[in-house]
Amino acid sequence: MSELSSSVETEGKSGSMAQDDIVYAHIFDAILERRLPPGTKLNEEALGDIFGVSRTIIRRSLLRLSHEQVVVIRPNRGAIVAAPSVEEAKQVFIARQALEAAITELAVMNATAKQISSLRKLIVLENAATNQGDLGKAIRLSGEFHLQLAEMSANVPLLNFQRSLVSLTSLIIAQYEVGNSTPCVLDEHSRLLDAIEAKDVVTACQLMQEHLEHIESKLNLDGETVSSDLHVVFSNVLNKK
Amino acid sequence: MSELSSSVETEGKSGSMAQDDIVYAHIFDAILERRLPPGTKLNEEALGDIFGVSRTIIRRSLLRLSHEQVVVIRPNRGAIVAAPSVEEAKQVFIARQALEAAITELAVMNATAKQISSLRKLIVLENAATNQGDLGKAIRLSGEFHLQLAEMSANVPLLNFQRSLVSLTSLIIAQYEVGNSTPCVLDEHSRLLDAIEAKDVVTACQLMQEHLEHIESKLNLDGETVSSDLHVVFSNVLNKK
DNA sequence: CATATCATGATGTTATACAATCTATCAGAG
DNA sequence: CTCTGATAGATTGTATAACATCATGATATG
Repeated sequence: MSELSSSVETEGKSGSMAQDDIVYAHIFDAILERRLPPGTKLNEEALGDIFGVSRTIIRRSLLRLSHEQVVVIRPNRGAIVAAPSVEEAKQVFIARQALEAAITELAVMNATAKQISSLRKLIVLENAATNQGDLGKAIRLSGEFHLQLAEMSANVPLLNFQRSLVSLTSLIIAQYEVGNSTPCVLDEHSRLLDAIEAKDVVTACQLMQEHLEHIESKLNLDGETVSSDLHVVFSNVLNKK
Repeated sequence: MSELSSSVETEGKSGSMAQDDIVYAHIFDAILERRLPPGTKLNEEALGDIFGVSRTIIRRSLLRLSHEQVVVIRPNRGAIVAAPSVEEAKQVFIARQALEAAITELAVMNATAKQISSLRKLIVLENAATNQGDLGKAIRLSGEFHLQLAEMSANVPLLNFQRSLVSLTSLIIAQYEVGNSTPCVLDEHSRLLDAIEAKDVVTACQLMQEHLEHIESKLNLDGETVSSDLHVVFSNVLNKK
């Protein structure tokens, strides 16, 4: 229920995680898991009460999220969860195709056995979440798969960029998914990992490209808004000044 | 003398530029022009006095700069201008190779005549700065060339990422340039632009790749530090905890 | 000369105050 | 009854003060 998501590290790694990062991670995860849908207003004082910190900390977290494009800060009107327009969504997918290609290539070169085994476990969890019907969790875990892939590239700038793009993709899926078609991605992750482990660059890159195309093809990015969600219908308005 | 750099827009575009952005842009430009060399301590109160704003604003600006990796905030020890290590420098160049390839391809597809003409003017300015011996300005203008190229890609995420990488590259050049060899880049920008205008994707991408390799080849990223600058000598220490 | 202690200064965070701006409610005009 | 405009309340943006925490450098001590 109130289980801490894996991104909100359980006192992880080198110990000190500032309040900043805790608040940031909680909001970030909530967005990725779609507990905070696109367009949701993020009230500073309310968040401050929830996390037991002052507006200062909340503002810092929102600022960081806005730098990652996950949140939009509208002057004098507060922060809302980003609601990418169709145009922005397409740009994100273009950027991801380019980025993931580079990441895949580097991952093939640098992946350690430990990292690959960690990813295998992640796929199992992802599988479980999907079969369990927890779509939000599945989306987040899928995002984490791509993030850990980026970590294997051993390239900090690429990892940072991937973080932003992955979270944006989650938002885009939340907005533009058609129906509740969720399966089949699992096998793709698995086969991709096989190719990386086999150091087969060409196959890995090709699988990655198909994987991303597959995700995009399941979205309705062709204009006609079928959703009954007002956030989706007017997402273009929300993002403009 | 106190000429406002072009990034610190002269009341540009849609009017409202918050104090935030002004302070941010001034520091950003100062770093790119190497008036603030790598390792420089950025005292909050001093900056507040200089810009006539409170610590609040300064902190926000520093935070944004740190998100772009241009500034490093060390807990309880304040912010300093980033001093990328050799390893980080190499990662930046790898990331740039991947990113610029994608940008170049998109730029060829989307470039307008207006944008190309704007870039031609920029090259002239860059040329002038170099001939005039203003290396800092030349570096900044060169960075802006690559930023405007990213704008031609018509892809917001790629542009944001490029901004971070370009500024990091400026820092890296400041740290690792060998001698004062500055020429010859100019012609490369010009020829690259020609290829883009001619819609010759293959040539454009190839020129871009060579251009980046050329820049990197002029740096001393192979271990032996020859510089007499302490910031360079101990840059590895500065970046660690 | 090396180590320990302490004073100083800077940062991290909170709380408060207030101006500027947005939002929502409500009254009156048509 | 609906629409328009005004007003009150709420939220954000910024500044400032205060204080705990930590780092740095100076001093004293062995």
